[in-house]
Amino acid sequence: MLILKAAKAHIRAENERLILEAGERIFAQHGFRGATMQMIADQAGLPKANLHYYFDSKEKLYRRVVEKIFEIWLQAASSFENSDEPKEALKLYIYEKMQISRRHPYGSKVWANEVMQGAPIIQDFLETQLRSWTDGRIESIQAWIAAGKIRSVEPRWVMYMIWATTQHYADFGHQIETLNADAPLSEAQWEAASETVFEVIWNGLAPKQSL
Amino acid sequence: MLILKAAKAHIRAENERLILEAGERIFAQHGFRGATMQMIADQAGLPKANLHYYFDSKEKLYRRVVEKIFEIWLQAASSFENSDEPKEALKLYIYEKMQISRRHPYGSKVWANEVMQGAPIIQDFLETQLRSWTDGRIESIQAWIAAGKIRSVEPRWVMYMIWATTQHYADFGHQIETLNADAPLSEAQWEAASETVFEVIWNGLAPKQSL
DNA sequence: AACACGGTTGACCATCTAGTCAAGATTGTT
DNA sequence: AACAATCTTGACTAGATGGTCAACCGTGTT
Repeated sequence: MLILKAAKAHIRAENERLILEAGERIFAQHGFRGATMQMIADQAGLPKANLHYYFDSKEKLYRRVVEKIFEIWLQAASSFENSDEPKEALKLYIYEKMQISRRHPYGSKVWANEVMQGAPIIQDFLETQLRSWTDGRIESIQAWIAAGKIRSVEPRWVMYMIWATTQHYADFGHQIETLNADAPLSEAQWEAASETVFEVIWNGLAPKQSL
Repeated sequence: MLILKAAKAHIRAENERLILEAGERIFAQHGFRGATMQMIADQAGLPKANLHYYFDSKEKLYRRVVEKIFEIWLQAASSFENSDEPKEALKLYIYEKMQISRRHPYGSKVWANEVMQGAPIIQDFLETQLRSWTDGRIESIQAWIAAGKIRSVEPRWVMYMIWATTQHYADFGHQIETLNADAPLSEAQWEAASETVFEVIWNGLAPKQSL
């Protein structure tokens, strides 16, 4: 009966969630090759053979992890569109991305790893979704420039600055903690860092007279 | 005879250079675990057993690669000290770091990889050399603030912005190329990107009246 | 020419790991 | 209770990989 499949769907959903979560963490800490199915199984609290029951192969599990991360990445995009005023839009987007770095540090690292290695698994995503999303954002920035709301700059370099500065707090979190006397950033420090990133970029982009 | 050792020293020097260079490239493209000694041997054009003749183990080779990269990283530091004027000092440092991203993309990726995984191999470097170097730079920035030459900002967040934005061009080079119609950045684009990074950060930091 | 010493290398081994499988346990339905 | 579909899991296999080793090569010195 197909009813059975539906009846047990929650078991599948729960276990897939456990495995994806464990995979995100382990892939982030060890890279694709460095991570072993056994490590992920232990992290998830399941026997290794169970992982292969839910995901055909290590590579397919990895791909699912990366896809999930990419979705979160794109969701932050909406912040960009929630306002016509660049100051407000940039502030929302930067704070949103800082929040992602704080809440999903493992995901950000997996993404960074994948891209650094030439995106062997998700190159198609870069060429389709990321490219079209980026083109949209570039148009927004160009519109701001045309309207004299920000200085005349190449939008691409600005996008990269925002990605770089915000994701740095996830990807290089260990270095930042080491330089913070081995302590995680406090609530106040996260707030201050977000504020500084936004302030510097905004002041860097704002037209001279508007200061 | 010890004379022999000296006579053949150039062979050792040359082969170690070949292996370190190959290692940098392969470790960057595949991560520590993903890289195999066979890949590095092929890249260097030497038999695998030869690698073990010059470097005891994969881990020791890796450590040497990372140490070499850290030195280049620190060398860029001197740019920071070549001027008392923040505008000049920052410009030199940012351009220097962009140059490193362009000329040593593999090195930057190995470093990023190592830090993302919690610096298992070079944690001692972070806690000694990087920490003391950073403290020095923070003092410089604080002096500029005290002299009213830049706005009042937490120096750490500024350092991280510079590291993040410049290293992004190496670590995420593949993504940048994909978004550049799959073409490497041209000479002019590198110049424009460096200029934009500097301009935005400088305008972001400059005191209001100095604009 | 004989040598000594560093350098070179193919073959080998112990270990690790992704993936398989078949037997058994659970669970919802009738 | 009997069933069928799904889920669970220990034991196993094939292949990859870091590292070893013993025989061999090249070159400068005597």
